[in-house]
Amino acid sequence: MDNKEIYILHANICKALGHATRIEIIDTIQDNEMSFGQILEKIGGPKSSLSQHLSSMATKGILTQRKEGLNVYYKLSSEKVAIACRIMREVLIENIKKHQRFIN
Amino acid sequence: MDNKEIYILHANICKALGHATRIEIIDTIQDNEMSFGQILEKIGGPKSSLSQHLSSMATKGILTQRKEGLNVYYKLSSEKVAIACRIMREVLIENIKKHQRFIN
DNA sequence: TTGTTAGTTCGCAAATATATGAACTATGAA
DNA sequence: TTCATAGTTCATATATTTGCGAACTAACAA
Repeated sequence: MDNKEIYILHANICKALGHATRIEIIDTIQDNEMSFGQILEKIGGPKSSLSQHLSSMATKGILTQRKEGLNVYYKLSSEKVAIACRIMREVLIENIKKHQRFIN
Repeated sequence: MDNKEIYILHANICKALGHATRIEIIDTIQDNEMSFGQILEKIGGPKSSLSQHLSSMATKGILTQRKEGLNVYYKLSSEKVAIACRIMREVLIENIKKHQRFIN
């Protein structure tokens, strides 16, 4: 496995943080485990979209999925995900304070 | 500024980590300041692509840019960027160890 | 069975992001 | 001025992601 391949894998996992809905999911789940329905209730929007975001995050190893009866429960695969996410939020806050252009 | 807007801004800044070349840039620059040319030499590829990646990262507040003579120097706007990036790499490594599907 | 609930998958249009050569700009040197 | 170097911007083709309704599946209940 050469460097470029690692960068691709690394970027792929980071992409999981690159969408508002997925950030909101990470923020919502944090250290709980929540069912699809609970997450949907908190976040809103069409269920098909949410399901796709959740399953792409699970495929990338950001979330783990567990089915129990009719419900599917999701949680973060590692607290590190929440930590990295929080740190990036701090970068955002710093930028806003510095009045840097933070949009786009 | 409501929550959804924050999630959008947060996701926008996280998107900066979502591309192999941009991860490589963060990895390369770390705590140095480097000129465009030095970065290009390390990373390769067409200079127009690199320039676009660098300037999108600067626009998002991930990098800062400084021009001196003919050269443009880039550095991380905050060490937090490198930290978050490293943590996400650890998540990747954990997943690889767990034999999780980490591709895609 | 038949129905119901919870969630996933499909299909595909619309939106974004990426790649890259060519043209351009800014700075400094001869 | 004229030239060279360092980097950016433009144009545009291609690829990837997203959004979302409709159809589908799995589990359980009556």
